Amino acid sequence: MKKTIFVFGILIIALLSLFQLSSYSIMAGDLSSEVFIAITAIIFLILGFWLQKRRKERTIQPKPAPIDSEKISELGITDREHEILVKLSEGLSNKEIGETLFISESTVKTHLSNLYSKLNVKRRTQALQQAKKLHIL
Amino acid sequence: MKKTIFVFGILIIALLSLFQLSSYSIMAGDLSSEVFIAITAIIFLILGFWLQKRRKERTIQPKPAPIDSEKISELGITDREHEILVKLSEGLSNKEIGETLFISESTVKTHLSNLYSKLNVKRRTQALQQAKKLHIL
DNA sequence: TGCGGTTTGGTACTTTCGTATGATAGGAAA
DNA sequence: TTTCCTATCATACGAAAGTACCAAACCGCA
Repeated sequence: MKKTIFVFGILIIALLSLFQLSSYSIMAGDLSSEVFIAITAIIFLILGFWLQKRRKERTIQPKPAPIDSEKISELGITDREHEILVKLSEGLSNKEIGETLFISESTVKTHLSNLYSKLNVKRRTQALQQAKKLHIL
Repeated sequence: MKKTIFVFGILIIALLSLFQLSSYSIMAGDLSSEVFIAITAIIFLILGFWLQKRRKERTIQPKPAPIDSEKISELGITDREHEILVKLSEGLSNKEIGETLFISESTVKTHLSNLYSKLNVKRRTQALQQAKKLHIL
């Protein structure tokens, strides 16, 4: 809301400035009114372009659905657990996850078991589905 | 490309019309130049707004990424296999898939094995990742 | 310094998954 | 009609995954 007021303020000021400038210049005979109209056209064309771009960017934001850090901590999921969840989504086996993170397969299993109970699921595929649903992945 | 030319043509014509109008009116003393500048500003602000909106809508189109039926047949994946793939993405076990589709677990395994070789993967989690990558899901 | 959470690891056991192989049946195409 | 594809199911075996329970080391905080 504040931004809207600010933008409109700028617009009004810009318009008034142009009026002043045009009055002076035309009276002084420096420039023709056509030039001012052209300048005004260009400036406001760009301004409209820019404003719409801003607006679009803001409304489009919630599309990619980024990871929801709040949800993660809300569910009590630790960093390590989430790290393993990411590897899970890459289709790695427990053994492979262990190898890439330099820990034993046992540890991976432990983390996964804890993760499953926190996500309230029973299988890794369910965990993936749930994680995507909760925007944790 | 044709549209660009068309739009610029319209713009130039609009500007020239404004010039003509302004010349007549100012000479006739009907309207002040300020009014014309204001009108120009509004028109081109809206125009810029509209143009950017059009542009955004076009560039944003390829976002949703739906299922690629071509890819499916290209890989030789049958309807039944894809059906099972969908159930897989819902986190169901082989047994559960069999129950929802009214077939035995053995059959599910057979379909999945075939699916894995077609997707060139070894595990169900990899199949999910690959399927999403290929826009099959 | 002790408590609680995190990370790590192990053993033992059950369940699920994946592969191999073979078999039957229906439908479409040659 | 024979062949090919799809879908169905079974058995058997090995490989992953998952569960339960336990334990040690570390770290921050009260």
